[in-house]
Amino acid sequence: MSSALPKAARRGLADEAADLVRAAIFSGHFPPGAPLREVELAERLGVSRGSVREGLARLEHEGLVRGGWHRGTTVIRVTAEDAQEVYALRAALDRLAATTARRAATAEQLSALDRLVAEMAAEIAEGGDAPRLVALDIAFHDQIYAAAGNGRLTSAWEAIRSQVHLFQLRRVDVAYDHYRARVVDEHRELAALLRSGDIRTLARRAEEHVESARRSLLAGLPTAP
Amino acid sequence: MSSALPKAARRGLADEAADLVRAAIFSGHFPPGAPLREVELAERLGVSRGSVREGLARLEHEGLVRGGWHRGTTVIRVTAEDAQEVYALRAALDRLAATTARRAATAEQLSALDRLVAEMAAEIAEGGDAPRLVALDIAFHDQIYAAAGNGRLTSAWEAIRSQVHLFQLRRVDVAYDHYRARVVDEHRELAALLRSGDIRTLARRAEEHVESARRSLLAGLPTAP
DNA sequence: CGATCTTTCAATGTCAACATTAGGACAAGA
DNA sequence: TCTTGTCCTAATGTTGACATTGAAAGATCG
Repeated sequence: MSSALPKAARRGLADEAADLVRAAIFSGHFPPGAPLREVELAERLGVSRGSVREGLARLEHEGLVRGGWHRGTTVIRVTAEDAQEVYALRAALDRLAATTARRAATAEQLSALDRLVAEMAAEIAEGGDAPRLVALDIAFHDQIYAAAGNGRLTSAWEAIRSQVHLFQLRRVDVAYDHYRARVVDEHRELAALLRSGDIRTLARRAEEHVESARRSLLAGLPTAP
Repeated sequence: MSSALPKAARRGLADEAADLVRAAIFSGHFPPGAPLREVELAERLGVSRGSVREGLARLEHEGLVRGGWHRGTTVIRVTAEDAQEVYALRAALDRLAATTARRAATAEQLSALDRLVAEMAAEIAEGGDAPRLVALDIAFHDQIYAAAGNGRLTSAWEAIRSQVHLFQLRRVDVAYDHYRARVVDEHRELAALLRSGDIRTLARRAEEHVESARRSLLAGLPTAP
């Protein structure tokens, strides 16, 4: 009912290529600053340059890569200024998403949030694989945006989602203990506020949640080139 | 004249095509729901289908058109729900842009805002061409986002900018008197608050400015198909 | 030896042809 | 008449070749 079951959306090669390259960036195969040559990717992925080009354009709109006229495409670098920009925007978007979802969320969607928190706790109990925890973190916020039900808001989130994902991966690299100690509690509180919390408190906590992530990343970033 | 002069960035045919099609949509040549066929546009603009395709992808990321797999591209329709989504997001973005610009704006950028307000007043005195007033309105907010200096925030604004432009054109169609009577005053107040206003007041007024636009459009929308 | 102009080339921008598909026209059956 | 299955066509998805360009290597001059 929320999102109908027939997710049989048939996609083109461009989306496929974008997914593959995005995964390669997250896995570290393409480090920050690495050039993404169209011909090379086309050969490696077994598709034409046109499709690769379209896929790269999509990644560019996600902010994961940057490109200029006749100057190629490269993976973005994670500078302190970039983090400031992304997290400032994310705070505003998360605030709106949370307050909107507070009114619009269905019982099923609220349960999905609880389920994700439980998965985080289970993951930590089993040792705590950092990339998987980050994936669950992102999925949690995806669910909030879905519950808000504002397509444009979701698009705005998707435009910085991959960057946030990349930044969070970097964050667990520089401050895993801090992250591991707070993930479950912070998200559990957000889930509770979304179910039956005061709107103003929810708005404030949603912003503070992002602020916490920003500080955690920035604390370990400027020292590392 | 709208933005800084260093606009010498050499662009490709895709951008050119996107600009042309966007202007055609604003002018009413392509009404809401109209299909945008690649071959037809390629012939009329004198470029290849590839460039048109890339340009249409850009317009899709601006939210001006919608497209599906093998289902072509069509101009969006202006429904009440669409307006709700766009204006809710715009309120959040404008709020962040205003509060950020309050600290970061230079004297030159603040003067540019005053200049735009003066142009609005002059335009009204000379009769008041609706499309030109809307263009100045949009340019005013462009300037605020530029003053904020957050690239990601500006990108998020650009993702709904064309939709807002389209909605505002529709708004002056259904409630021109209401618009004409308030544009100058509302923007003059925003400019003053950006120069020397309280942050909280500024945040509230920035949101209310959008809320005012939303109500004005919605009041005349549901009746028209 | 350093600076500036020229050349070169690898990579991107553009294009037109081929392959695939969604949606409608049409006809057979209940 | 309504449903269902088939076919057809117009439009999009995909591809490899050709044109253009930015930047670095090389040459020339002061």
